[in-house]
Amino acid sequence: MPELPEVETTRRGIEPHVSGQRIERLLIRNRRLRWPVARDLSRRMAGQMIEAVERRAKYLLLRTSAGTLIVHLGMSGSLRLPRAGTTPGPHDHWDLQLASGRLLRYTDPRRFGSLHLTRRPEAHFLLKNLGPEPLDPNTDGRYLFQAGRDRRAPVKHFLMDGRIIAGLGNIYVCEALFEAGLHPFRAAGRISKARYERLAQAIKQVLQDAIEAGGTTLRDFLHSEGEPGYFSQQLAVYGRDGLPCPRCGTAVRRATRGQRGTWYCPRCQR
DNA sequence: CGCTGACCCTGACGGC
DNA sequence: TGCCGTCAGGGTCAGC
Repeated sequence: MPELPEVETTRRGIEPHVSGQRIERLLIRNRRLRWPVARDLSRRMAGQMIEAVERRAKYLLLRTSAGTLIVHLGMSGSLRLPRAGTTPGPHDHWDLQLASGRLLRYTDPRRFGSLHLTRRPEAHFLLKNLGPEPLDPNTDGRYLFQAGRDRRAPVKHFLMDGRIIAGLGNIYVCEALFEAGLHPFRAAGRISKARYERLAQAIKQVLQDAIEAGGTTLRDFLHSEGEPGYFSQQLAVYGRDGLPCPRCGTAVRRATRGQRGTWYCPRCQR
């Protein structure tokens, strides 16, 4: 169930076992992901060296000598390092078999995820329109304030627009807005620079805390059963309608906009 | 250009 | 126990 912290947790979990390793074989069992996996991918990846495992927004980038593999986990995807020989389940759509004997296995029941190979990731259609990384020091209150100028869209939708800021999903946007005391439906263009400073800080804090919480379960990646530590994250408002706001005790409210839930404290968030 | 809703798919859960 | 409707963390795209 991946948002940016879960993807980063995954990256850190697999990186030591994958980076610097040679690909023996890419075994694709089901090509029908969000976009069909290219037919010649297995042939092109055989024997390639994985040089680095990076992340851009919610995408994992496996840099290889034949190009960059772009992996997206969609809504229900995960990457694990099961023991060699572990029987694949019905949603285990591809395996990267490494020369070391390790196995990197991709699981995605809903198949909203994807797998692409590209020579120029920065020009790839999935990546080329992405805004700055939220944890980049340059992604600060000043930047958000400038980007929000004259926008009448609610700040929540503004933050979920990957062209403005990359990789923020529903959970962490709700949480960051709570931390910043900002009402999710306030127009993006009607927020002061000072409040954007607070928001930018809140975004970084919420993401960093979640990444750290995920870090405590990194070892689980080796044995495939454990989920990344997303659930151990303490959520203040997300999914908590009717429960007391941790700051003032007022009942957390849930609103629905565009088929998606938005949770906030009607008293603390203005 | 900006916004809305439909859509890709499966699984979990609550109500009856 | 089982069936059915609803909802889910993402992201693109058509249409207005």
